[in-house]
Amino acid sequence: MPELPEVEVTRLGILPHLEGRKMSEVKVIDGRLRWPVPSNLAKILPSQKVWGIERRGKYLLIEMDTGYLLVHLGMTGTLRVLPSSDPLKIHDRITFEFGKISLRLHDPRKFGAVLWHPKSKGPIEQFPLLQKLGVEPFSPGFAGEQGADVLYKSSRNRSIAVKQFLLAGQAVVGVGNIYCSESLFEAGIHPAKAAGKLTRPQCARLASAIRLILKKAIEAGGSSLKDFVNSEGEPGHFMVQTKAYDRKGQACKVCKTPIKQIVQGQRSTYFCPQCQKR
DNA sequence: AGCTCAACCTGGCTGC
DNA sequence: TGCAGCCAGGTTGAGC
Repeated sequence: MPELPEVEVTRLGILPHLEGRKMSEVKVIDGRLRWPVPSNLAKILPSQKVWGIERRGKYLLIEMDTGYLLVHLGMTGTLRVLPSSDPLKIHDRITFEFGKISLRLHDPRKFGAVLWHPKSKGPIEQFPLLQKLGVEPFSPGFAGEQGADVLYKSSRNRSIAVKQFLLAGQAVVGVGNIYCSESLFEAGIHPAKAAGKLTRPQCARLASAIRLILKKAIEAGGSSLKDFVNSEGEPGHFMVQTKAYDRKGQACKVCKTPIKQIVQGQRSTYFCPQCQKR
């Protein structure tokens, strides 16, 4: 799925098409996503205007008149703006109509989510799923030494492997499986190292690596891995640049040692046993 | 509180 | 060609 860069590329791609536009209709084709799509959406959304689109972690927050539409792309979701005359495709799960254009969620595996938070229930930050999220990697709170602080302080006394610590998103959000391997490679840190054993300089290198890797991925237009397409339907180009992810057995681009693959928490991790130390 | 793991669902690829 | 088995970008919630 879309990790943070793909979600951000999607946000940037759809925002100019939707900002200020009034929704005319909602069609739920298959609402059995990670959680059921709220059944009242089709009733309450029409005639409401899009005021803006923000991102928190991997959630897109679409501000409407009376609330926020939360969209998560799960593993295989894509959001695209299309002419409303375009026929629906297999695995299109929900389509939001804005007159002549549509915003469509396409999600084969149905791990995505579309939820609703009415403004009457308070600010969007209070939505339960957003509560436990760590800091944004591009916020001032993760810039420079602050980022090192966040990683260092939140990892003290944690026995969990740093790979899984990052993936959990409770310290910093948006680092998914691909960019987690890439960030640890960039920082020269072994993925199995206990998070609590990270030194302060390692935390500084890791924070800086995360910012760099995510920034480069956004600039490259998001990953093209498997079925990601951006809002215009064009594949991104980040995948060709990975230094560790999906390179099992191939020569490390720095030292030529074969890249190793291990499984941590049911997910594949790729690393260079020579460049990445505990 | 922290850790591990099953579960959600579908499609694509590998190997027999 | 057919089919079983495995793997895939995320995240929650149950059980220790």
